[in-house]
Amino acid sequence: MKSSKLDMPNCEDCQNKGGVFSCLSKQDKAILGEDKGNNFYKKGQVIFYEGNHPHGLYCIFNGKVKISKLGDEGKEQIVRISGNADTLGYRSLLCNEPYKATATAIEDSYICYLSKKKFFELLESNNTLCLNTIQLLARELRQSEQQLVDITQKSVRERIAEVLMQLKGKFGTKPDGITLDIRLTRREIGDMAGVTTETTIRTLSDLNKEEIIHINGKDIQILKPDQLHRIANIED
Amino acid sequence: MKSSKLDMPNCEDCQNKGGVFSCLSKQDKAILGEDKGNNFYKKGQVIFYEGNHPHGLYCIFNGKVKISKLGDEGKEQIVRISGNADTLGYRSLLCNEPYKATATAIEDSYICYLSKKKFFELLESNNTLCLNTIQLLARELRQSEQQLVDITQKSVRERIAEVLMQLKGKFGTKPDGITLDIRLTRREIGDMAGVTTETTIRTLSDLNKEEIIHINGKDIQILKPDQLHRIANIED
DNA sequence: TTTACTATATGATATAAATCATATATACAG
DNA sequence: CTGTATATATGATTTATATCATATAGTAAA
Repeated sequence: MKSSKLDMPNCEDCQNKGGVFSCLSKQDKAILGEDKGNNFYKKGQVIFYEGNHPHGLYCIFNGKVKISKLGDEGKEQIVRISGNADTLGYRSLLCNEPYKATATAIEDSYICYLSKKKFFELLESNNTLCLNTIQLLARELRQSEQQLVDITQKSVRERIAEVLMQLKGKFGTKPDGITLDIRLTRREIGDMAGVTTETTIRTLSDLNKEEIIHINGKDIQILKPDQLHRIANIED
Repeated sequence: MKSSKLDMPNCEDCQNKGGVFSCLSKQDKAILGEDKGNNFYKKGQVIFYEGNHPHGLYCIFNGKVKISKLGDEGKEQIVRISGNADTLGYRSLLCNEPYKATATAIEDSYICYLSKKKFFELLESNNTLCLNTIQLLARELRQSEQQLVDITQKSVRERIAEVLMQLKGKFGTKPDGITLDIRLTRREIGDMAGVTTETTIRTLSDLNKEEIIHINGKDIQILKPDQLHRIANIED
């Protein structure tokens, strides 16, 4: 399975708001995109593997990608799910270290590939980008540390509820306003919460019976967000 | 209990290697330290609380500090232990958000306080410092994400072993080469590994009986680092 | 010193969640 | 379309670790 080239989207017109690069001027975006590539990744396809050396930066044009780490027993922990405008692999790139996690497309995705050279040139010359990157990292670090506390101190039910709320926050809902705009397997939801597949299925099934959510195959509707929020025990 | 002023150490002569500021020139260090303060914190004293607003940056001149978050049941999770040359609270400062964790001195410490203004001025003008900060954040994020995988997938025994190896790596040993150069309570070790105090005591006691470590009150000697490393199951 | 508090220690019991087992439904490659 | 693999579902059992209980040893304060 090889990723195939596509009509190149222009960084200058990139619709993606909120990414690190949103602060760049049209000119800088043009520089950044000079020798970039854009590839199509089919659902399930791996973008990079844990252990690989990074040679550039990925930026999701359209799609969704899970970032996961493999434990020694082969169990997967999903560290984060990235969507439109999110960048992948910049931590390893910045540290000049091999990737410490694997990136896999969880739906058909178009992902741009920016040259390491251009990115560093821009980072060195553009202080706003630099400060933006710092803020992005600081925010992600905060989130990761919070997740650590959650996972050690919350019950499975709380964690699953929290994952659902996070997914709603990040990817929103379909036009109906209640169906999550992301389809994950039960295993993937469990891998996010650090829970086995069976327990995840049971927990979701419970929430379904309690009519807090409604499950229709891989589509999950959040019927009572307030109650789910309360179960998740989210403070901030 | 109030922290008391002290003879001001000079940033220019600061012995601390390896911190973010190690890249700065003598001149820049002078600028950074212009209106800084230096305070003494007694063991147990809190430097800042979760929820407080940051107005500057802390830099440990000498001592050790634990960074912890309080779960809703009052259980503490130690996110990190910082030592000489480490900076505290820059994540919140950079994001312009309240502190998301509490910093407490775990031994008598001298800690410098740098003005937010100077730090940002320098960050905006000095690109090396900027890139250094990015690298620091990227490395910490990596570590935090690894810790997340560890804590969900490793057994208590593995986690405790890992904490001991981490402490050895970060703080080293006393001149004898085996006694950890940091004294923590069993509770604190447990709070690092996400384990109850009782289970931590039992686990350390087991390792002691197996003669992998030797416990003498709060002093822990690593007798068989290789074996401990193997138990910790550390990959990278 | 005596008192009080906190940390360490260890046993007994409870329990949340993992594991094992098996069945059915769904998705997908040929 | 059809067979095969994968995902969902649910029950039974096990187990690691938390919780509860109580005792002793340090440590700090009066």
